[in-house]
Amino acid sequence: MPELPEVETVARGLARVWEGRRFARVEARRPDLRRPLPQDLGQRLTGARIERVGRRAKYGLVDTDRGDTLIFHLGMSGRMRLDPTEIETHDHILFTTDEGRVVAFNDARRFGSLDLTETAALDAHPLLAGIGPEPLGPGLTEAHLAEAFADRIAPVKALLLDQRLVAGLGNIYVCEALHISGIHPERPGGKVKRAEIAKLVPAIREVLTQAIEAGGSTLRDYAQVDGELGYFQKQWRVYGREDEGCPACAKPVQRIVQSGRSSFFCKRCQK
DNA sequence: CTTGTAACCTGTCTGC
DNA sequence: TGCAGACAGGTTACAA
Repeated sequence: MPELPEVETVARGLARVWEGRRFARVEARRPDLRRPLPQDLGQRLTGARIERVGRRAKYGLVDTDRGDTLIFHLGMSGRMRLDPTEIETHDHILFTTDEGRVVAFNDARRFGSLDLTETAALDAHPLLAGIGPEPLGPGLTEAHLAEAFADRIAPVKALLLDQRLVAGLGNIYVCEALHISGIHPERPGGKVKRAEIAKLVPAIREVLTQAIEAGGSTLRDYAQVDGELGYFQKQWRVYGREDEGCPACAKPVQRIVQSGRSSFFCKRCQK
Protein backbone atom coordinates (compact mmCIF):
# COMPACT_ATOMS: atom_id res chain seq x y z
CA MET A 1 0.00 0.00 0.00
CA PRO A 2 2.30 2.68 1.09
CA GLU A 3 4.24 5.18 -0.95
CA LEU A 4 3.91 8.89 -0.35
CA PRO A 5 0.30 9.28 -1.59
CA GLU A 6 -0.91 6.34 0.51
CA VAL A 7 0.86 7.58 3.64
CA GLU A 8 -0.53 11.06 3.02
CA THR A 9 -4.01 9.58 2.71
CA VAL A 10 -3.61 7.63 5.94
CA ALA A 11 -2.24 10.68 7.77
CA ARG A 12 -5.21 12.78 6.65
CA GLY A 13 -7.58 10.05 7.75
CA LEU A 14 -5.95 9.85 11.17
CA ALA A 15 -5.96 13.64 11.50
CA ARG A 16 -9.73 13.68 11.21
CA VAL A 17 -10.26 11.39 14.17
CA TRP A 18 -7.19 12.16 16.23
CA GLU A 19 -6.41 15.87 16.12
CA GLY A 20 -7.67 17.59 19.25
CA ARG A 21 -8.40 14.30 21.01
CA ARG A 22 -6.38 12.55 23.70
CA PHE A 23 -5.06 9.02 23.73
CA ALA A 24 -7.02 7.16 26.40
CA ARG A 25 -5.21 3.87 25.91
CA VAL A 26 -2.37 2.56 23.72
CA GLU A 27 -1.76 -1.17 23.69
CA ALA A 28 1.11 -2.93 21.95
CA ARG A 29 0.15 -6.55 21.40
CA ARG A 30 3.68 -7.62 20.56
CA PRO A 31 7.08 -6.17 21.51
CA ASP A 32 8.29 -5.42 18.01
CA LEU A 33 7.50 -4.86 14.38
CA ARG A 34 10.51 -4.52 12.17
CA ARG A 35 12.39 -3.15 15.19
CA PRO A 36 11.56 -3.15 18.88
CA LEU A 37 8.73 -0.85 19.91
CA PRO A 38 9.45 1.81 22.55
CA GLN A 39 8.87 0.19 25.92
CA ASP A 40 7.31 3.34 27.33
CA LEU A 41 4.95 3.79 24.36
CA GLY A 42 1.76 3.44 26.37
CA GLN A 43 3.04 5.53 29.25
CA ARG A 44 4.18 8.42 27.08
CA LEU A 45 1.07 8.52 24.91
CA THR A 46 -1.73 7.80 27.37
CA GLY A 47 -3.38 11.06 28.36
CA ALA A 48 -1.46 13.08 25.78
CA ARG A 49 -3.39 15.46 23.55
CA ILE A 50 -2.84 15.01 19.80
CA GLU A 51 -1.87 18.34 18.30
CA ARG A 52 -1.23 17.38 14.71
CA VAL A 53 -0.93 14.42 12.35
CA GLY A 54 1.41 14.92 9.41
CA ARG A 55 3.83 13.17 7.11
CA ARG A 56 7.48 13.29 6.08
CA ALA A 57 8.61 11.03 3.22
CA LYS A 58 6.81 7.72 3.87
CA TYR A 59 6.62 8.33 7.61
CA GLY A 60 3.48 9.37 9.46
CA LEU A 61 4.09 11.87 12.26
CA VAL A 62 1.88 12.47 15.28
CA ASP A 63 2.71 15.40 17.55
CA THR A 64 1.45 15.44 21.12
CA ASP A 65 1.23 18.23 23.69
CA ARG A 66 3.95 16.54 25.70
CA GLY A 67 6.58 17.45 23.13
CA ASP A 68 6.69 13.94 21.71
CA THR A 69 6.27 12.87 18.12
CA LEU A 70 5.09 9.40 17.21
CA ILE A 71 6.78 8.24 13.99
CA PHE A 72 5.27 5.36 12.06
CA HIS A 73 6.12 3.58 8.83
CA LEU A 74 3.68 1.20 7.15
CA GLY A 75 6.36 -0.93 5.49
CA MET A 76 4.83 -3.00 2.68
CA SER A 77 1.64 -4.24 4.24
CA GLY A 78 0.85 -1.80 7.03
CA ARG A 79 -2.66 -0.43 7.43
CA MET A 80 -4.49 1.71 9.95
CA ARG A 81 -7.95 0.26 10.61
CA LEU A 82 -10.48 2.64 12.11
CA ASP A 83 -12.98 1.24 14.61
CA PRO A 84 -12.40 -2.42 13.72
CA THR A 85 -15.37 -4.65 14.38
CA GLU A 86 -13.04 -7.32 15.64
CA ILE A 87 -9.35 -7.60 16.39
CA GLU A 88 -7.44 -9.50 13.73
CA THR A 89 -4.27 -11.57 13.90
CA HIS A 90 -2.02 -8.81 12.61
CA ASP A 91 -3.50 -5.91 14.57
CA HIS A 92 -0.28 -5.22 16.46
CA ILE A 93 -0.99 -1.90 18.17
CA LEU A 94 -4.33 -0.51 19.34
CA PHE A 95 -4.85 3.22 19.88
CA THR A 96 -7.99 4.35 21.67
CA THR A 97 -8.95 8.02 21.98
CA ASP A 98 -10.90 9.71 24.74
CA GLU A 99 -13.81 9.66 22.33
CA GLY A 100 -13.68 5.88 22.32
CA ARG A 101 -12.55 5.51 18.74
CA VAL A 102 -10.05 2.76 18.04
CA VAL A 103 -7.29 2.62 15.44
CA ALA A 104 -5.53 -0.71 14.87
CA PHE A 105 -2.08 -0.68 13.29
CA ASN A 106 -2.26 -3.87 11.25
CA ASP A 107 0.82 -5.17 9.44
CA ALA A 108 0.96 -8.77 8.24
CA ARG A 109 4.56 -8.70 7.06
CA ARG A 110 5.84 -6.57 9.93
CA PHE A 111 8.13 -4.47 7.73
CA GLY A 112 6.52 -1.47 9.39
CA SER A 113 8.00 0.38 12.32
CA LEU A 114 7.03 2.80 15.03
CA ASP A 115 9.06 5.02 17.31
CA LEU A 116 8.61 7.90 19.69
CA THR A 117 10.96 10.87 19.86
CA GLU A 118 11.09 14.43 21.12
CA THR A 119 9.47 16.75 18.60
CA ALA A 120 12.30 19.25 19.00
CA ALA A 121 14.81 16.62 17.87
CA LEU A 122 12.63 15.14 15.14
CA ASP A 123 14.83 16.04 12.18
CA ALA A 124 17.81 14.41 13.87
CA HIS A 125 16.00 11.12 14.39
CA PRO A 126 17.90 8.28 12.68
CA LEU A 127 14.88 7.39 10.54
CA LEU A 128 14.52 10.94 9.22
CA ALA A 129 18.04 12.34 9.16
CA GLY A 130 19.43 12.34 5.66
CA ILE A 131 16.08 12.03 3.90
CA GLY A 132 15.89 14.10 0.72
CA PRO A 133 13.49 16.93 -0.12
CA GLU A 134 9.73 16.47 -0.24
CA PRO A 135 8.74 16.06 -3.89
CA LEU A 136 5.67 18.27 -3.45
CA GLY A 137 7.62 20.96 -1.61
CA PRO A 138 10.02 23.63 -2.83
CA GLY A 139 13.11 21.43 -2.34
CA LEU A 140 12.61 19.25 -5.39
CA THR A 141 13.99 21.31 -8.24
CA GLU A 142 15.55 20.59 -11.60
CA ALA A 143 18.87 21.76 -10.16
CA HIS A 144 18.61 19.44 -7.19
CA LEU A 145 17.94 16.36 -9.32
CA ALA A 146 20.62 17.33 -11.83
CA GLU A 147 23.15 17.43 -9.03
CA ALA A 148 21.87 14.17 -7.54
CA PHE A 149 22.14 12.39 -10.90
CA ALA A 150 25.46 13.88 -11.98
CA ASP A 151 28.24 11.34 -12.55
CA ARG A 152 26.10 8.48 -11.30
CA ILE A 153 26.15 5.22 -13.24
CA ALA A 154 23.31 3.65 -11.25
CA PRO A 155 20.04 3.44 -13.21
CA VAL A 156 17.71 6.38 -12.79
CA LYS A 157 15.08 3.96 -11.43
CA ALA A 158 17.35 3.09 -8.49
CA LEU A 159 18.30 6.70 -7.87
CA LEU A 160 14.68 7.82 -7.65
CA LEU A 161 13.97 5.06 -5.14
CA ASP A 162 16.83 6.31 -2.95
CA GLN A 163 15.11 8.24 -0.17
CA ARG A 164 18.24 10.33 0.40
CA LEU A 165 17.87 11.93 -3.04
CA VAL A 166 14.09 12.45 -3.08
CA ALA A 167 11.63 11.53 -0.32
CA GLY A 168 8.58 9.37 -0.66
CA LEU A 169 8.83 7.76 -4.08
CA GLY A 170 8.40 4.00 -4.37
CA ASN A 171 8.20 1.41 -7.11
CA ILE A 172 4.82 2.40 -8.51
CA TYR A 173 5.26 6.15 -8.76
CA VAL A 174 8.83 5.96 -10.06
CA CYS A 175 7.64 3.78 -12.94
CA GLU A 176 4.80 6.19 -13.61
CA ALA A 177 6.93 9.35 -13.46
CA LEU A 178 9.55 7.86 -15.77
CA HIS A 179 6.86 6.98 -18.30
CA ILE A 180 5.33 10.44 -18.20
CA SER A 181 8.74 12.02 -18.75
CA GLY A 182 9.86 9.54 -21.42
CA ILE A 183 12.95 8.26 -19.59
CA HIS A 184 14.01 4.60 -19.75
CA PRO A 185 14.35 3.16 -16.22
CA GLU A 186 17.74 1.63 -17.00
CA ARG A 187 19.34 4.87 -18.10
CA PRO A 188 22.33 5.73 -15.93
CA GLY A 189 21.61 8.79 -13.81
CA GLY A 190 24.51 10.73 -15.26
CA LYS A 191 23.21 10.18 -18.78
CA VAL A 192 19.84 11.80 -18.16
CA LYS A 193 19.84 15.12 -19.99
CA ARG A 194 18.97 18.38 -18.31
CA ALA A 195 15.95 18.79 -20.56
CA GLU A 196 14.68 15.39 -19.44
CA ILE A 197 15.15 16.26 -15.78
CA ALA A 198 13.12 19.38 -16.53
CA LYS A 199 10.27 17.07 -17.55
CA LEU A 200 10.82 14.58 -14.75
CA VAL A 201 10.32 17.07 -11.93
CA PRO A 202 6.79 18.09 -12.94
CA ALA A 203 6.01 14.46 -13.85
CA ILE A 204 6.80 13.39 -10.28
CA ARG A 205 4.67 16.19 -8.87
CA GLU A 206 1.81 15.41 -11.23
CA VAL A 207 1.63 11.70 -10.53
CA LEU A 208 1.83 12.16 -6.76
CA THR A 209 -0.76 14.93 -6.74
CA GLN A 210 -3.21 12.91 -8.81
CA ALA A 211 -2.66 9.84 -6.66
CA ILE A 212 -3.38 11.79 -3.48
CA GLU A 213 -6.56 13.16 -5.06
CA ALA A 214 -7.63 9.58 -5.82
CA GLY A 215 -6.99 8.47 -2.24
CA GLY A 216 -3.85 6.53 -3.18
CA SER A 217 -3.56 3.15 -4.89
CA THR A 218 -5.10 -0.04 -3.59
CA LEU A 219 -3.44 -3.39 -4.22
CA ARG A 220 -4.02 -6.05 -1.64
CA ASP A 221 -4.93 -3.70 1.18
CA TYR A 222 -7.17 -0.71 1.31
CA ALA A 223 -5.43 2.59 1.59
CA GLN A 224 -7.66 4.70 3.74
CA VAL A 225 -8.23 4.68 7.44
CA ASP A 226 -12.01 4.41 7.17
CA GLY A 227 -11.81 1.35 4.91
CA GLU A 228 -12.50 3.25 1.70
CA LEU A 229 -10.41 2.07 -1.23
CA GLY A 230 -7.89 4.23 -3.05
CA TYR A 231 -8.54 4.39 -6.75
CA PHE A 232 -5.33 5.57 -8.34
CA GLN A 233 -4.42 2.06 -9.55
CA LYS A 234 -7.08 2.56 -12.22
CA GLN A 235 -4.96 5.41 -13.55
CA TRP A 236 -1.66 3.53 -13.72
CA ARG A 237 -0.05 4.05 -17.11
CA VAL A 238 2.49 1.24 -16.97
CA TYR A 239 2.82 -0.18 -13.45
CA GLY A 240 1.33 -3.67 -13.22
CA ARG A 241 0.32 -3.54 -16.89
CA GLU A 242 2.80 -5.89 -18.57
CA ASP A 243 1.73 -6.80 -22.13
CA GLU A 244 -1.09 -4.28 -22.09
CA GLY A 245 -0.98 -1.35 -24.49
CA CYS A 246 0.99 1.76 -23.63
CA PRO A 247 -1.53 4.57 -23.06
CA ALA A 248 0.49 6.83 -25.35
CA CYS A 249 1.44 4.58 -28.29
CA ALA A 250 -0.34 1.22 -27.70
CA LYS A 251 2.89 -0.79 -27.86
CA PRO A 252 2.84 -3.55 -25.19
CA VAL A 253 4.24 -2.49 -21.83
CA GLN A 254 7.48 -4.27 -20.86
CA ARG A 255 8.40 -5.66 -17.47
CA ILE A 256 12.02 -6.03 -16.44
CA VAL A 257 13.63 -6.72 -13.07
CA GLN A 258 16.01 -4.13 -11.64
CA SER A 259 17.71 -4.85 -8.33
CA GLY A 260 15.14 -7.49 -7.62
CA ARG A 261 12.10 -5.33 -8.30
CA SER A 262 9.78 -5.06 -11.28
CA SER A 263 10.04 -2.06 -13.56
CA PHE A 264 7.33 -1.39 -16.10
CA PHE A 265 7.93 0.85 -19.10
CA CYS A 266 7.25 1.46 -22.78
CA LYS A 267 10.12 0.69 -25.14
CA ARG A 268 8.90 3.17 -27.69
CA CYS A 269 8.08 6.09 -25.42
CA GLN A 270 10.98 5.76 -22.99
CA LYS A 271 14.55 6.03 -24.27
C1' DC B 1 31.73 6.54 -1.45
C1' DT B 2 29.04 3.64 -4.96
C1' DT B 3 26.63 -0.34 -6.47
C1' DG B 4 24.13 -4.59 -6.33
C1' DT B 5 22.25 -8.49 -3.74
C1' DA B 6 20.12 -10.80 0.05
C1' DA B 7 17.34 -10.74 3.86
C1' DC B 8 13.52 -9.55 6.82
C1' DC B 9 7.96 -11.89 7.05
C1' DT B 10 3.41 -13.28 5.60
C1' DG B 11 -0.05 -13.77 2.23
C1' DT B 12 -1.79 -14.60 -2.42
C1' DC B 13 -1.83 -16.32 -6.83
C1' DT B 14 -0.42 -19.52 -10.68
C1' DG B 15 0.69 -23.74 -12.60
C1' DC B 16 1.31 -28.61 -12.23
C1' DT C 1 -7.12 -30.56 -3.21
C1' DG C 2 -2.15 -30.14 -2.42
C1' DC C 3 2.10 -28.15 -3.09
C1' DA C 4 6.04 -25.60 -4.86
C1' DG C 5 7.47 -21.35 -6.67
C1' DA C 6 7.02 -16.54 -7.90
C1' DC C 7 5.76 -12.23 -6.43
C1' DA C 8 4.19 -8.09 -3.49
C1' DG C 9 3.78 -0.95 -2.14
C1' DG C 10 10.23 -0.87 1.68
C1' DT C 11 14.40 -0.62 4.04
C1' DT C 12 18.92 -1.95 5.38
C1' DA C 13 23.04 -4.91 6.29
C1' DC C 14 26.64 -6.47 3.82
C1' DA C 15 30.01 -7.66 0.17
C1' DA C 16 32.64 -6.24 -3.65
